[in-house]
Amino acid sequence: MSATTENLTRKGQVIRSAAELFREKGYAAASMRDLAQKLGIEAASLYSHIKSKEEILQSLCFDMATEFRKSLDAVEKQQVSASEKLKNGIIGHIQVMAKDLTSSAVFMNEHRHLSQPFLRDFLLLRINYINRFKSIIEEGVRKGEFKSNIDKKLAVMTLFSSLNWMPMWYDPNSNIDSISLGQQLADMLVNGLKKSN
Amino acid sequence: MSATTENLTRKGQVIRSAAELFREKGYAAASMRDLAQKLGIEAASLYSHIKSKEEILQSLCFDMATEFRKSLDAVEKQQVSASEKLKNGIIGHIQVMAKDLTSSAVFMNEHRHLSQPFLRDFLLLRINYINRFKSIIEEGVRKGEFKSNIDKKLAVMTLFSSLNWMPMWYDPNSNIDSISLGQQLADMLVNGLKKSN
DNA sequence: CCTACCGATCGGTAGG
DNA sequence: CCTACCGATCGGTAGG
Repeated sequence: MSATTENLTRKGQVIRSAAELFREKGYAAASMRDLAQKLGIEAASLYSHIKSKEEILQSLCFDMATEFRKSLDAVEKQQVSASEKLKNGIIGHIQVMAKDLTSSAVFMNEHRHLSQPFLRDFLLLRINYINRFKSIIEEGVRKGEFKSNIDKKLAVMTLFSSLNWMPMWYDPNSNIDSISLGQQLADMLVNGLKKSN
Repeated sequence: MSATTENLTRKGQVIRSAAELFREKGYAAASMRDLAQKLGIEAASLYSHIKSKEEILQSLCFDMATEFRKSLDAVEKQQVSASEKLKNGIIGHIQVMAKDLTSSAVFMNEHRHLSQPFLRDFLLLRINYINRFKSIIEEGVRKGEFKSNIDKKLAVMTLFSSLNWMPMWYDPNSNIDSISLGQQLADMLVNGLKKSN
């Protein structure tokens, strides 16, 4: 029930509507006039709430990035095996996405329309996040939990591919909730890495 | 060595340059003037080779779809176990993408800009392709090759997520060629499905 | 939040 | 493949 438009500031409502529009049509194809119409106002009126079209994209992308980072922070503090850490990292990632599938889709598909220096900053955050997952995988290999002959880059990219497409097909009204989705996904991916004996 | 612009018709060169541009900037943000500049001609001159901007997108998307279909056709004819079939399907899919990473990226990220009825047709082709993979997974479950408690939709969507993001991170100049990439990916995904004993 | 408007750029056509 | 051009639409501003 998080995606209602009530109990948001007007600016928050503008950003939420924009997220839906960016997801639907893509950032470049979504016009400020489309957005205004969705909100029942004139296009020019949008600019009393936001500075520019791109400012909206910036807040969507960087807010999601912050959520992902916080989720991984918590997982890294856990005193558990590498495979447990990886599983929990996956579950956390899925949960963050499930909390806001619309923003997640924008985060994933539209970030490339950020201008510099925002694009550079965004990509740095992303590579840092991926590298933290890669470290968990490396830890698992060192400790003998994961196969030693896996290509770590391939493994981590496959992992993120699976995670990041979830907003494209997951139906929040389906009978599988986001936690067990995360668990099943983690199970499927981790068991593909784990030694089979 | 496939992505050279030589030994193509002029129309083919236009489409290839457009693919690169669409990949880089996204379909909506790529202008016909950008494309003309890339080719060293005036924007208006493009229209002696192509009917419209969207016609280019259509040929890119549907040509890739045909390649994927043909690859799967060949795999389905094989008299092998379901897990072998799945592996070979994955390897084939990766090979088709590796043959043209640029068009693959456009196929994946830009197809939504197709107008009707092309968009509908495209999505039907895609769902059909996915369902054929799902049938292979179901066959594997029936025959006891795969775990019986897997969520088949989740499994097939995770599979395609992993495959479809490959053009975003795979470096064709890296020391891993597309065939062994496909094999490793297949191994990683299938072993996540297979019974462990 | 509105009216009125701007300069830039868009996909595409006419006619060579 | 070019010059010349069109109507539509874009993000955004001025001034209330």
